[in-house]
Amino acid sequence: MSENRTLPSAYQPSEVEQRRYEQWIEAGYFTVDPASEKPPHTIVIPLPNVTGSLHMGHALDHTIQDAITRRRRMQGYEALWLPGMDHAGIATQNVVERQLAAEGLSRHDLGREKFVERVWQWKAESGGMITGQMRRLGDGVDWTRERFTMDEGLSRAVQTIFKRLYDDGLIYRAERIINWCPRCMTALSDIEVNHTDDEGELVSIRYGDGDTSVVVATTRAETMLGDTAVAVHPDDDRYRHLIGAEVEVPLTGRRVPVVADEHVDPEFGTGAVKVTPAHDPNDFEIGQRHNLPSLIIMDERGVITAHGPFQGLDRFEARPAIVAALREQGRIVAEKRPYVHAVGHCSRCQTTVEPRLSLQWFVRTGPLAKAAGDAVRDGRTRIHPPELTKRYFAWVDNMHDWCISRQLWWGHRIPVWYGPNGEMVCVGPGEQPPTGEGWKQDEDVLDTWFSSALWPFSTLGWPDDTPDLRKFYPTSVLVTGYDILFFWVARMMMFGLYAMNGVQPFHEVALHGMVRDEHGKKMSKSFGNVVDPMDWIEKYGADATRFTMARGANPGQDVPVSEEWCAGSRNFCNKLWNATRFALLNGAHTNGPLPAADQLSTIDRWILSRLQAVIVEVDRQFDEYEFAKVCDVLYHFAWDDVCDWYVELAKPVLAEGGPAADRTRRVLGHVLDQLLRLLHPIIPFVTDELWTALTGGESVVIAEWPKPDPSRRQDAAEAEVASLQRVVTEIRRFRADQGLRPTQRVAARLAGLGELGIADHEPLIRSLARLDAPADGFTATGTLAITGGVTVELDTRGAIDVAAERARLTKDKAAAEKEAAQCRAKLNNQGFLAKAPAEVVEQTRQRLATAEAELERIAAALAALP
RNA sequence: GGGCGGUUGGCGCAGAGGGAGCGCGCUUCGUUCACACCGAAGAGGUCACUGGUUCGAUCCCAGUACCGCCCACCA
Repeated sequence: MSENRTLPSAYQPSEVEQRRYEQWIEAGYFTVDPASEKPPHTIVIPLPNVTGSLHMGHALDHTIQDAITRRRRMQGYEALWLPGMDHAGIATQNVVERQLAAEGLSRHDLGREKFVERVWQWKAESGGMITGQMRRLGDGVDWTRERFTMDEGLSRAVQTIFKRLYDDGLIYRAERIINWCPRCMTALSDIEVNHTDDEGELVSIRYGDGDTSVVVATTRAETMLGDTAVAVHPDDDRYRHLIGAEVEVPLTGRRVPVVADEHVDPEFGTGAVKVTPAHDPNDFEIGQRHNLPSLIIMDERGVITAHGPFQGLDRFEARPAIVAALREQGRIVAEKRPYVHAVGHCSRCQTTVEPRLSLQWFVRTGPLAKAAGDAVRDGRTRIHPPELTKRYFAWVDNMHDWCISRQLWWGHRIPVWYGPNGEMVCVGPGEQPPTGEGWKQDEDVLDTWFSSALWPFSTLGWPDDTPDLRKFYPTSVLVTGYDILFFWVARMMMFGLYAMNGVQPFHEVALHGMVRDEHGKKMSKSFGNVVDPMDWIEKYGADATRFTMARGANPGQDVPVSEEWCAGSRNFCNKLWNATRFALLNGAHTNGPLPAADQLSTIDRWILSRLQAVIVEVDRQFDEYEFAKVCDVLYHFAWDDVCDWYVELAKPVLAEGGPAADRTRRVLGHVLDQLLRLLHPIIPFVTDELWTALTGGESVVIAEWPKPDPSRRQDAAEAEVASLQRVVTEIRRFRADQGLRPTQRVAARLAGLGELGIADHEPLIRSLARLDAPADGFTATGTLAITGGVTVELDTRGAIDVAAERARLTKDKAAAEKEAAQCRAKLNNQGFLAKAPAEVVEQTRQRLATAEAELERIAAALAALP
């Protein structure tokens, strides 16, 4: 039953949102039941950092996931959207270390245990910001299943998979060149390093003397302290005689061999390269191939440790100092010159990364990455939009081994114990670590992405065989930005396939773009164009914010947003509000069955037919993750078809009352009911408020998703209303050109409506175009001929602008002539007639006919002008 | 150095081998009994450039220019 409440004349989001959200949670709409008979639909949230707060990117990401999940729920799925947060190793440790620094302490003052305690304490106090923000956005997540990557269950999952990978030989410990951040003092994986084109200086240095001298070029002179060879290309005639000889490295005086290696590019620099195996990844490999020693000359802070005058200098101080010393010795043979090259920076703190030889843990990615690639190759997981699959393959097919150990305290500690005699034991969950003198656990923790990679199944209870895991794995779709395809998606694929014995973690991956400002610029603090979604929610409402996001979300494309557009979305919500308000004031309802088509007016059949088309289209676009199109279709249906036309056409019927009005009230109720359901996934708050008011139902959250009903398709009614719209628009246009005010009533005589089959609608046309019946003294002073044989004679005495009307007709004439000429040219073209499809030819004929009719009409209208 | 994407009205973006669309902005008119967070009407584009395929290209192909993104161990 309809509550028939009176609504205020403008939508006030703040009043509605909090109340609705609490209601939803209290009712448990978002809590799933693994025992349900319904088919599952699962999305796991791209876990935000516990240190973070929601930004525009989250608003987009969450809007999409919530929309998908809400629609599935309405469609009858057991729809789970699982929330949680990431412990964010380095980021969180940095935050707490900064706090400590403010107290004049370092983490070492506390010690490991106390420090980790302190981080947990920080998490308890400030880690919950995102949770509150998600509620504001309206995220329909199952809070009862919220997870944290450091909680007990997930830690067990981490330990389990580590042990399994270790036992399978897919995790190993080795001394390798890794990316080292001298500020964070930890190893980084390849993807935690950002490369930028930095300006360096290339200096040429002479090694050796006389016959056995060779000039090498380098941008990193300081590493020469660790040189253990010079390399040249084996086929380079300039240096062939030197291969096997020894040259003396300046400053250190070390005598090092000249080795031949394919890696050296004879075209670059001098064609000879100094080799520093401990501080350069290429050199390391050369060193491996030629059995060269690796000399570590820097400590973990980037300070020179090699004996001599440079000891104790920072790497960036050492460089000019060493160049100066070399110059003094006459070793610099060419002046240094500027040289732009890619330099790695820590993605956390932007410090220049130092390649460093050290003992770390690695995941052997080969077989895992192969499986991750195959799952996409054979279609078990589909990536949307498909263009991005190439990037995915490029990544998984060329993956290096993944360095997973981090020299931090906050994170999952590596479950490996070392014995007094060099023993190494990997301890699985539930197993007792070895005890006794000299046994020690590895000091390092795992890369934060290691636990993130387990997210789609660790959150569902893995490694246990839980009801949740059985019901909700594999997940249905993973929604995230394309920027995180490598960081996260590829790794979840690797670990998911591995842990779940070849079952892929998600059926589909839907990638969206980055949120940008209204000029397509990246949002960044330095540009000052960052917008906080909470500000928009405050000002325009969560629905408006969500609609703005969804409306810009084309698959894989960046999403430009601006406050103006958000205001537009707010206007749209208000439009819906007022349309429903109008409906309620006029007794629209959803009680009883919808009248059969043959009992309904053309207008009613038309809007139901349009609704039908909209349902089909919305479903299609939803399934393709085309959220911008979903919004577009619904926006125009709601605003143009329902508000601007249907409501206006219905007004006279409602005013008249009687059975016709009763039927229209039912139809209007139905159309709004369905429209609100279709919009609910995107704008949940306002639709729930309106839908419950309109239908008296419990909540649109649990309402059924509209189903297509082809029997409501009425082409004839659509054509009829299209004609009616055309006639009304033409008359309004004529009136405007005549200088008549929109509301001014004018007497008019209409003729020829029958030819368009809309004679019945004359009263409606008169009402929409504000035309009175001709009365005594009627004088036709303006005549409008409309294509299709309709003529309208108006009594516009006192308000005619002949010049404007002539100008308009002249312009129309030019357009019609151009159109006609185009069509004629085509129809005179033999090739066109022979090869074009029949329907295109026919279409062209009709266009020509229409254009000719239009020309006739214009000629007549021009002649009729005074 | 590789790979990918873009170039459509003032701005931001859709689009399909055969009639150039949307939002915002802009112009004119409007205090009608849902809404001025509104209504009506309108102006505005040789769809980057060059060549090719085709009866027909803004849409397909090749090349050019400019912009953007991703990947990358050439000192």
